Amino acid sequence: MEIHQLQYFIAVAETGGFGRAAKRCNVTQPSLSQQIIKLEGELGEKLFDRLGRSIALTEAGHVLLPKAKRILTEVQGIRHDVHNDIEEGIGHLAIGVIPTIAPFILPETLIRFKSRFPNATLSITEALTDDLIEKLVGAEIDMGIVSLPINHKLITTETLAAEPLLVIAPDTMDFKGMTSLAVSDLNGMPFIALDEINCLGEQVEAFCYKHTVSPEIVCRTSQLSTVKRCVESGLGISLIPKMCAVTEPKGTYGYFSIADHAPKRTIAAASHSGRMQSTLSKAFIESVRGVCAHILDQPVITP
Amino acid sequence: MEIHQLQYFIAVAETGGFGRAAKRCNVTQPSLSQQIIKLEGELGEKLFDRLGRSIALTEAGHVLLPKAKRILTEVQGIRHDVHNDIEEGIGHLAIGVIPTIAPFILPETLIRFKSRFPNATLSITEALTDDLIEKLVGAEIDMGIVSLPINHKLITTETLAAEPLLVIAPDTMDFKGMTSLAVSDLNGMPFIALDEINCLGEQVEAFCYKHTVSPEIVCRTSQLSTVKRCVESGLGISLIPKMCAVTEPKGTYGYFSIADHAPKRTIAAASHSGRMQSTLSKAFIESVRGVCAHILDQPVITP
DNA sequence: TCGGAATTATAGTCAATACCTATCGATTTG
DNA sequence: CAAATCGATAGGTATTGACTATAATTCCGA
Repeated sequence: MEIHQLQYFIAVAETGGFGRAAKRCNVTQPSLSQQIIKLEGELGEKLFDRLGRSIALTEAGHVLLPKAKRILTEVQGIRHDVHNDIEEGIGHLAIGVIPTIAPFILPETLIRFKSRFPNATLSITEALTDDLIEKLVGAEIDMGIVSLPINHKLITTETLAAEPLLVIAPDTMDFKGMTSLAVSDLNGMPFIALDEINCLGEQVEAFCYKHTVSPEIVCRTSQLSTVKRCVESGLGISLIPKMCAVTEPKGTYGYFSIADHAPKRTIAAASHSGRMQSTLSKAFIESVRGVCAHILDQPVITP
Repeated sequence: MEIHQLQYFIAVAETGGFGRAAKRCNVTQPSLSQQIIKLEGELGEKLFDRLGRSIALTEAGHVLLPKAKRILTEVQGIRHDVHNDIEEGIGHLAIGVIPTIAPFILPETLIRFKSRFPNATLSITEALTDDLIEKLVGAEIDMGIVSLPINHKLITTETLAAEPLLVIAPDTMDFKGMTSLAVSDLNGMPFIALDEINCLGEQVEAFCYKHTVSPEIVCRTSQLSTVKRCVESGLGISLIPKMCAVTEPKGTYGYFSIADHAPKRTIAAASHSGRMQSTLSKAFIESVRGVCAHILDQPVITP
């Protein structure tokens, strides 16, 4: 059974004749006749009683007609839907975000995205960079929000924001009253480090190594929020992304930028090079970009 | 767009590969590839991202998949539905009945038929024989319940019942106390005739002519119920079908059979020779047959 | 009752196309 | 790096949908 056969069948039923139906379908009458006969053969039932002048639907024809019409309507709709549904933002998007970004941008991003595409469904995975890359390659997720650099030949990235890393220090520390620091000020300071499985942990480590400062690592945790708590308790200082600094009220600690060699991380959207970016995907990226810009524009708490 | 293309598309989406899909569809991989490419071309969108090892649905593919599945499910269902719906009595039946039969058999017939085929829809036309034949030929109705003879080369008939015609006479007439009459007894009697546009009127006329009796026609009406009222009022006698005699309580009149040349009419189902009898049609005929048998089995009111 | 118009079915041919085999190129895996 | 896997491509074959011409049937008016 093929769609054009159903088309012919409907035409015959509606025009009441093979000849007229053939004209409507832009084929010759014998061609149409053959296809109807073929369809009848496949269904094992005659669809029309060929009376002399006109034709009449048989019982089987009566059963088939509404079903055939329904199918044809749906087929007709597909061509438009494939384009319109995309434009109308109907669809699904699976994204992944690394843990040192997710909590700070997701709430606002989701609000913006959902209000723009109320008919889209989202699934969000929070995972470490390597996991996200694997999922991207395996097409389990459509896009990842990560921190550069990403080195994988199948992954392409698009930069979304450059984010400064700030020193967070408890009020009890010597920095009180200063507004900015030099890299060298970190030397020998008690330092709360993020676990190196997080790319941020790695990046901080690299930054210190590069500028030959060696803070004294007094604690190593796996979450940024834990880092912050530790600093708050006076255990030591740390280096955290700005988005982590603007989301909480003033406490017993302050933030300092490093004047001479401002550290930063680059937030980017990562996707599979071989896959097309969907409309939703692109829109999500723009949402994230906007949210980042907004967050990074906020002032931070200073001592 | 053709159905086998949608089939291939679904197979690829579900198996996650062209080769596996081809195996499932019993075609070679290049054939399947070509059809997918063709479908993509027709829709103007790529449906899959061909990654090295596996494939991933594009946005358009995601939109298409559920729609394609739905269509295929419906197509699959058609083959069964065309047969099952018929067996399950889903469908429509348009019948026609002549006025001298309709009121007596329809109520009971409809009850029986509807209880047997609750999902069928019925449309009923009450019209004179000639009109019914015209509608049958034009396929406006599927079957007619008529009285024989029917002479039309395109119409075939199936006898359902032989029904006696009874003399109905008011109690004030001379027949009181008799149980059966002879044809000659009708001679010169005041007679209520049914209009000749009804086949029954014609048949009664023919009966009288054949047996050379000439009752005196005092009134000519177009409905059997009017005939009965007239008789009841004492205007004269008449000849009515038995089914008309068993449906009312005893009044001031009685029924008599004619012993020597019992008149009768033959009730039959008429249909277009070129059209197949539907299951519903056949079932309706049997319902009518049963109802006729039941009605004609009833005793009539005797004086 | 007899043509002429209209309608569907059949026969024969042709062209489009769906399919197949063989092979290539790319990618992953051992 | 070799073997395996997978999709795309090329070229040939066969199916089949479509066309022309014609037959067979029915319907309608003279």
